[in-house]
Amino acid sequence: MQKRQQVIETAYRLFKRGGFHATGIDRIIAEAGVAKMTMYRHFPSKDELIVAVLEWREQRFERQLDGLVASAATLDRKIATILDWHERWFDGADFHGCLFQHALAEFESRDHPVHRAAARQKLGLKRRLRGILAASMPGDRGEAAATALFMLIEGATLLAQMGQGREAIRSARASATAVLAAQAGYP
Amino acid sequence: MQKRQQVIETAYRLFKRGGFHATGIDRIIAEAGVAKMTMYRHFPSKDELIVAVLEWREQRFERQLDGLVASAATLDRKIATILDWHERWFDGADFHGCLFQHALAEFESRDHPVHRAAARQKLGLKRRLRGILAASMPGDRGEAAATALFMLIEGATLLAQMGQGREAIRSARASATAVLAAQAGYP
DNA sequence: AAGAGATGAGACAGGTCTGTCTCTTTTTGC
DNA sequence: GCAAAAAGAGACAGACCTGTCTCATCTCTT
Repeated sequence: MQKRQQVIETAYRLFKRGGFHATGIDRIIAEAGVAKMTMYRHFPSKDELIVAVLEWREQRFERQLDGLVASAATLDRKIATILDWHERWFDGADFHGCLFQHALAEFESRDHPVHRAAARQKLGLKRRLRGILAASMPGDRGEAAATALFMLIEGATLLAQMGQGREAIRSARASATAVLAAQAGYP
Repeated sequence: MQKRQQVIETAYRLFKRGGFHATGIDRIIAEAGVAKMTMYRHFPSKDELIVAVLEWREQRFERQLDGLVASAATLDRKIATILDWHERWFDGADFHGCLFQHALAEFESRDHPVHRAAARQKLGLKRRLRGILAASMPGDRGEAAATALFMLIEGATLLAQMGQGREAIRSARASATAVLAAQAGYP
């Protein structure tokens, strides 16, 4: 059970830096310090290893996100905290963009297991944002606002990958405020 | 000069559906109906072919975008027209997400020629959005608003790739309006 | 018509990829 | 302590990859 996790974490690190197709099994097992057969006993194929990596990161992400959301009192604070988290992520030493975005890019076919695993994380984030807004914004307005927040976050992640993370987060903060104010409607 | 374009357009179609690494040279030349040496005479390496494909699409995109912007009178109409264009794109028969996003994902290293070509298109779009806003929003406000529009568009493209293009565009329209109103500032 | 350049067709090299197999060694559970 | 399970090590197969080379054929310009 320990070797399995070693493989997952090493694969994660290499996939993040080099992409999925460009990172070979031999490289993964070499850096994980594990025999090839050990890897193949845990993961029947490379695709299933990729899915396992994504699922591991998804769980980690959702745990962190839920913690952030629970620790903030108001809606505005929850949003601000989520954006803080992303800002720290962008500023991290080896930030290379979002692995789930990359998985969606490399595995185009919508019924491919890897594509599905990545889409599940993205739609999970969107659903969580929707949940945060549920109390103050029921119905279509909440849905539209959650979608907007999601798009801002994903777009910011893309900009961060091109070295404009600071500016992206700054704009996302202001835009989130504007969108929430507009959708909350002070009519 | 005709063969060269055949190769570029075939490669574009295959890269879009299958990704860059997963699409082999042999497949491209077979479907383009071109000999391998012909391809290699035009493009010294696969990477340079990819860059050529991206540059071709970039030019096409910018021509279309500039046309849209020029044809719309007001700022609001320009933005709406750009979102219309994206909506039609998302609804297209073989929409598979944004090739430039995919290139950024597959070629992670920031000094890789392919990465640079893709980043150039993305930052070009952002710069154009900035230009559209320049008249009515000078300074930091215009910059922040352009960044917000960019993030909404990129996020919408990602959502569209997961089958939620309609909802994404609907939210992007409302959010763009809200952001512009807020940044225009009614101080 | 004739020569120059572009193209076709495919073999080939050298490397890398995923996944399998065998056999030995180590670790673990009882 | 012993049996069972897990892991190590590496050879191997078969496919695919990019890129090169050769030589025949076509196309176009003059």
